[in-house]
Amino acid sequence: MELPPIAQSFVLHFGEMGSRWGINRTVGQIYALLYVSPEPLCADHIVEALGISRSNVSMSLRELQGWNLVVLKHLPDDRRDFFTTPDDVWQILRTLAEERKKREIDPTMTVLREILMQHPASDAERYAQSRMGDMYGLIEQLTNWYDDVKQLDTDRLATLLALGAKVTRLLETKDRIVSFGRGRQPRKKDGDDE
Amino acid sequence: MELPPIAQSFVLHFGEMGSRWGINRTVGQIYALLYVSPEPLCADHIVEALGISRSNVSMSLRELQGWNLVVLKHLPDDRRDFFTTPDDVWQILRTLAEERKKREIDPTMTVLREILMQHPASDAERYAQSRMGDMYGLIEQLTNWYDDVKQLDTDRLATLLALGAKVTRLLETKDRIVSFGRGRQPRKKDGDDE
DNA sequence: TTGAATTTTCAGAAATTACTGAAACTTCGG
DNA sequence: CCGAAGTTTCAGTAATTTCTGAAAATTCAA
Repeated sequence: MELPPIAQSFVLHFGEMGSRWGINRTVGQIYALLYVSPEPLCADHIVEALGISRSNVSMSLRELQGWNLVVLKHLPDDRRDFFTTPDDVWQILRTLAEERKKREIDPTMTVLREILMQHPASDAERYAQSRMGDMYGLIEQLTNWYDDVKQLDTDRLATLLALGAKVTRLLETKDRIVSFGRGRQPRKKDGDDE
Repeated sequence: MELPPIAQSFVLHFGEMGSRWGINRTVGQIYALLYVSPEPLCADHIVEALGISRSNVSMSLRELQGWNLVVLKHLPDDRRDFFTTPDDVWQILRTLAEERKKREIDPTMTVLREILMQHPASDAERYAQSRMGDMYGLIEQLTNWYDDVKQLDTDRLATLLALGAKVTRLLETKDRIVSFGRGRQPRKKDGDDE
């Protein structure tokens, strides 16, 4: 692997992390390499930079394309395919979230829905169903939030993040304002958080 | 595998999903089984239910304990270890988030910090560093939000989720209220979201 | 149409990861 | 201290995943 040392440590780290969740080492390395490269790279360039076979690069790029994590570019008078990642890290985050939801959440929700439709044949099954119902409800709340928030433009999303938990304080303020004139609500004591 | 059909499909699904992110099939299955079981189970019970070897169960339970996803119980006059999952799905979510952050985010941030301290020796390195800086900044914003929000009790967290994107509308309302008397801010037109 | 440049496919080899059975270890009552 | 009940470890094997080289397919200029 012939790479500037700074890029190299990044690429190697991403290879390792890659294998810590679903994606394999090579895919992680290629993604990292594209991410830190100022120009789009062609497959042979990746082969040289990472010291892996041409066919492996081809398959890994195809996988990255399947995740929409990589952009295909063409240069004039050059038949080769060149690849980059999007410039905007927020856009990358959105893609990642969307694809992971599609692969990891949606299928689970489908399975849970199917099971929850069935008639339990015993107490054990009734209990199992109620547990699955809990899980279903939780994931539903999370994905509803996600579906709502993902539509925000980046500035507003950043604002929302910056606000964090303060939102609830804001909410409680609003409650006080709204309830003004209807009698004061008992104010919760501090320290009743978990 | 001798299991009520409802539990069985759940367990098998979790096995498959498990291998879609880092954790292996057996670990996923054991977790799912514990999750839907009304009572704590001992290792031999798991062996029978899933048809896997005793040693595999032992290693997989150890892995789940490493993730804090499983609770060890003891019954009076019984030397065996019994295992369950916590009852509260929100608690499970918190644990999962915490552990994944520890394993997937923190090490990456450490690597990024180290690389960003170095002096770039070329334009390519300068560019690579700026990209890593972008990534660092993004993850920092996300984890700051997470650190803030994870301290909320479950009710408030649920409220915050339910509110979703409406938070920003609330914020803009607050801006108008706060700026009252300081001259009206130009109101953004609808449809300027991405 | 040919053939050079490039990409893709795929069967098998290599590497990694998961699983097992047997043995070692731990704990505890008698 | 012994032995019964239970758990963990680990070396070897099985299963799975990843990677490769060779061949096939595609694309395009001449």
